[in-house]
Formats: sequence, structure tokens, C-alpha cells
Amino acid sequence: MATEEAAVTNFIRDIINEDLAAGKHSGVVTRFPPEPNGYLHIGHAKSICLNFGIAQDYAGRCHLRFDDTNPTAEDIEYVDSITEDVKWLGFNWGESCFYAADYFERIYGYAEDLIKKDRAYVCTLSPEEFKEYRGVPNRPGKSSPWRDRPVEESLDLFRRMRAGEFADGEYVVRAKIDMASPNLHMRDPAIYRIKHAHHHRTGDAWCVYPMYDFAHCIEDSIEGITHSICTLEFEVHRPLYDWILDALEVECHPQQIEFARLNLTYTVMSKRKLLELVRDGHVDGWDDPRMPTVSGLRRRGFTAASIREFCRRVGVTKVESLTDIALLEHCIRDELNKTAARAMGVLNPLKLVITNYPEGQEETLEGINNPGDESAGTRPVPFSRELYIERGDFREEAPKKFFRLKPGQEVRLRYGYLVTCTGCKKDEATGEVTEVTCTYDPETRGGNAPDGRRVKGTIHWVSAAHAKEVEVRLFDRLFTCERPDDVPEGGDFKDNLNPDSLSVTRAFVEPSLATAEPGSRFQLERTGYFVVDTKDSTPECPVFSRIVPLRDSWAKKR
RNA sequence: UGCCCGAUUGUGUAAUGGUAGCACAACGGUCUCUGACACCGUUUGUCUAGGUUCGAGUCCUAGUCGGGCAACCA
Repeated sequence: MATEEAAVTNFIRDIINEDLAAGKHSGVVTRFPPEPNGYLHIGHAKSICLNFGIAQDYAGRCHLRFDDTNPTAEDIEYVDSITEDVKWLGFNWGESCFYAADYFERIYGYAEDLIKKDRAYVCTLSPEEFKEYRGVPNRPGKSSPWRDRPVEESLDLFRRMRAGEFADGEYVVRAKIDMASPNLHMRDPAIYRIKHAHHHRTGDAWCVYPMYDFAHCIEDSIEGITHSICTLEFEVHRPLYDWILDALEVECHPQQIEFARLNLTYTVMSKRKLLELVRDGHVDGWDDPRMPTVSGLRRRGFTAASIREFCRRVGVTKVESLTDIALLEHCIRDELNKTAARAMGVLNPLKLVITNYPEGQEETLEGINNPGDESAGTRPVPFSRELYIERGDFREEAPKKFFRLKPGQEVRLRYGYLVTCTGCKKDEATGEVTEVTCTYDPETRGGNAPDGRRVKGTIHWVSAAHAKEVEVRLFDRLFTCERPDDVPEGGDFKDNLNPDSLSVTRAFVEPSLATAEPGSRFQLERTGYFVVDTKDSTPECPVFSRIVPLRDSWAKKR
């Protein structure tokens, strides 16, 4: 996509440019550091594009690093999905796939160093007492009675913590900073805790695990990260990040830079909430096509390029924002308009009988696969006396500007003939139209009249005898309001779930689609872009999922 | 009632003391064998009040509004 190559600029790149110009670094090393405790979503995609994008543009490196310091939340399943998603998004970490767990020995050593320097101590306060002593934002905390525990004693205790002599929560290692700091994170934060838990990578080798604040800056430092980019909520952690690296006197001290996370209308973006949707069965799994997860978007039919383009257009700032999901939809439409093959399919079928077309006759017409790309070629489309058309394309009584079928009006059958509506049949009981009749002009084969008369409307169709019946899944937004998180007191974001976000129907598609490969994308003309579902399609019955509808200015006018 | 961060059209962003621009959305039109696409046009913006300056969206001060921070989570 040409637009994707347009120069990107943002405040983080400005900082990098300045650092490079000042000779602070000779190259750029970034990292994407997910905790493997959930699936990646489009917000992570923004971070991935940012970090890997910078590495690409500055000829540097971006590490994929699993920040797996909390074994009770993490799982190998997530490691695998994250790896797959980053790869699918089109990024390459080369040899640089790391795990915080692989640094546990070094991180532990740094904690001992801190204790030896009397910059950390082992605290015996219970979690409740710990909380109480910390104080509240506008009131200073008070020192733990164990704050001045002798270095040797702390060291001994820490080693016994590691050796497994104590139960979870009995002791904790704390950095010795400032209990009166207005920044709560500086009030002697915990840096190591006891957790007798099995780790997905280190197994049962450890029963003490470092806290995020202690581990993360060390991981960055070990890897020689130059710019450690994270989201805004870590801003208040930065003084601690810097304090630890300063106290440890390490050589490499990366710069933490925070940016605003992505928010999207009509969806939620927290792992916890997404997990809740999966666990409670509101969706069909992490890769449900309605989910804002990378795997959900992939299954929905979004391309990696369209997601990258979206992330580029969204920009990077420190302003908390809510991006209109229409922008994401625009990005995929824009790409698929150029690349997707066209075909015809009728979602809500109504029989159309051409009364003057010879019974039993059929012929093969030619459909253009992509009007914007001649190299896409053409395909045969069978035509016969009885067709299916879209129910919405017929109205017995219709306004003047209704350019479709109504009694007495002529329309074009795409790539077919001009037909004039002569009437319809109805179910006597319900009044529902069951069949529409028309006559065709044999001189208009292919869709053009020799006398040059203009026909305003063109509708799509499939030959009833040749149609392939398939399953179609149409998606609407998962939530009914722009900000599902905004709920009144006592409410829950799930109250805003859209009960009609999924509708499943049968549809008739032209025979060329019968053998469509799972994962392939099409534009069903006048209807939308579809992907053949990769999970539920069978050779007998492909499942066509709508990625996004076509824009429809007629629908708006009505 | 503490500290930190932020504020440019409906939304997302650009402008690095010198003409407030772009994209999406909306609206109107042209074109059209997709009421799509494309093309043209229109509407809407620098939170407020002071200050510095020849000149302020940009710098300073105060305020207002919004967000974050009180897991042995990340």
C-alpha cells in the first residue's frame, strides 16, 4: 500500500532523532514486552507497529520479550498466540525473542546487590499491614518496623525465601526509597515476593519472583534497549524505573517513554474484559470475529496490512483518545476494494422469473473479477429463466428514486440483460411477496441496450438452478454504545452487549464461489466484503463471514 | 484536600514563535453495468483568563475540565 510508506512522525520519533543527533546512541533498540496472560488485541497492534516500525525505520532491532514474571497468570498458550499474532502482523524479531524468566538468576542477583547496598530489605509485614503502612496519596506512609533490618539478616532471609523455607506472603523484599514520597510507587515498593507456583518456562525452579517494576527495567537494561516505550499508566512508575537502574549502577539505562493506549468505539480493550467475554460465552472464543483481538480481526478477514495502515493513521501521542471504529473499517475497505475479487451472492433471496425467457435454456455470461484490476480477468456466470434476487431490490410500491425493481420499471441484471418488472405473486395468507415476474430484452445481452437507452439501476442475482447454498454470517458491533465501559453505578460493561451482533443465515452464491478456499476474500457486489471462514467452513458448505459492508448512501437517505 | 500527565473541528492527528493543514465521519454534487469505487465541493477547531513578544495553538502564570496513581498484577 503506497500510503503506508508515507513518512511517519510522532513525538517519540522526535525524541529518538534528538538522541541520535546528540550522539546519545549509535543505534535504536526497542522491545515489545507482552505478558503472556491473554491474547493480543488491536491496542497491542498499535504498540507492535510503533516498536517494530521504529526498529525498521532506524535500521535497529525490536525484541519480542515475554514479560513472564507472574506464573499464576501466565500460560504457554498465550506465548504461542502472541508469537503467531506478531508474526502475522508482519514483523520479524530475528534472533531476539526473549523471556524475562531467562533472566531470573540475574534479576535475583541484582536484588541481592540492592540488599547488600542497603537499598533494599526483607519486610515481614503482612499484605494488609503493608497496605496500611503505605498510606494514601495525600498522606505520607510510615516506615516498616523492618526497614532497618541489618543487611546480613535481610540477605539471609532472602536466600531462605529462595530456598523455599517460607510460605507465600510471609516475607517480601522491598526497595528502600521514601515512605513520604507523593508518588506511591516510591514508598518502599515490593520488588520480590514468594510464590510457590509452577512457571510455564522455569517449572518449579523458583518460588520467588520479581515484581514488574524491578524486573522490567533490568530486562530492558540487559537487552540494551535504548527507548523503552510503554503506555501512559506507567508514567508514575518512571521514577522507580530510573531509581532502580541508578541504584544498581548498571551501564545501560534505557529511557522510558509513555504514549496513550488505543481505544476504539463500540468495543472494550482490556484483557480482563475480553477474557470475561470469552469465559462467560458471550463470544465464541478469543478469535471470535467480533472480538478486537488480533486473532479475531484475522478471522474476521482483516489483513495485516490494513491493521498496520490503521495504526499508522491513528498516530501516537500522549492524549487519551477514543478512535472511531469507522477508521478501521475504512482501512480494510480501502485495501479490499483494490484487491478483492468480485462475485455475486444473494443474502435474502426472492425468486425472479423471466417469463419470456425460454424454459430450459441457459447461457454463460462473463463477469469481471475486479474492475480496478484488469489482470484479475473474468469468470463465467450461468444465467437462466429463474433467478434469485435480493428481496430488498423489489418494492411493489416504491418512491421515484428507487432505481431497482418495481412494476413497470426496467433494471439491469449485472452482466446479464435488461429486464422489466411485470408484477409479483404473493402468499395470500401473509401478503408476503413470493415471486417477481419480468420480461427481458434479448437484444441487451451483457447489459447494454443497442438503442442506447439508459438504465439507472443495476442489481445482482444468481441463477436458481446453478446457485450454491452457503452459510453467511453477518456481524454488527459487539456493543450498542460507543463507550461500553461507561456504565452507571452498579452496572456492568456487559449490559451494553449487542444481542444482535451476530446473525447467521443461508445465502445463494454464484457457482464460482463453491470452491472458494477458506481464508479467501471476496466482494459480494453491492453487499460487502466477505471472507471464507477458516474454522467452520467445510467443502460441502463454505461459511461466508462479512468482513465489512459496502458503504451504502441509499440506506442513509431512507 | 496529594502527586503526575494531558487539552487543536464530531473523531483521530499536523503545524517545533510567522498563512491553523490532513485523514475519517457528516452533508451536497458529478460520474457509474456495484446507490460501491473515483472525483468535486461544504460545514465545524486552538479550554478560560492574564502575561512575554512586532507576532502565541506553540513560551510563562493561574484557573477549568479530563485521565492516571493507594495488587506481594503487568
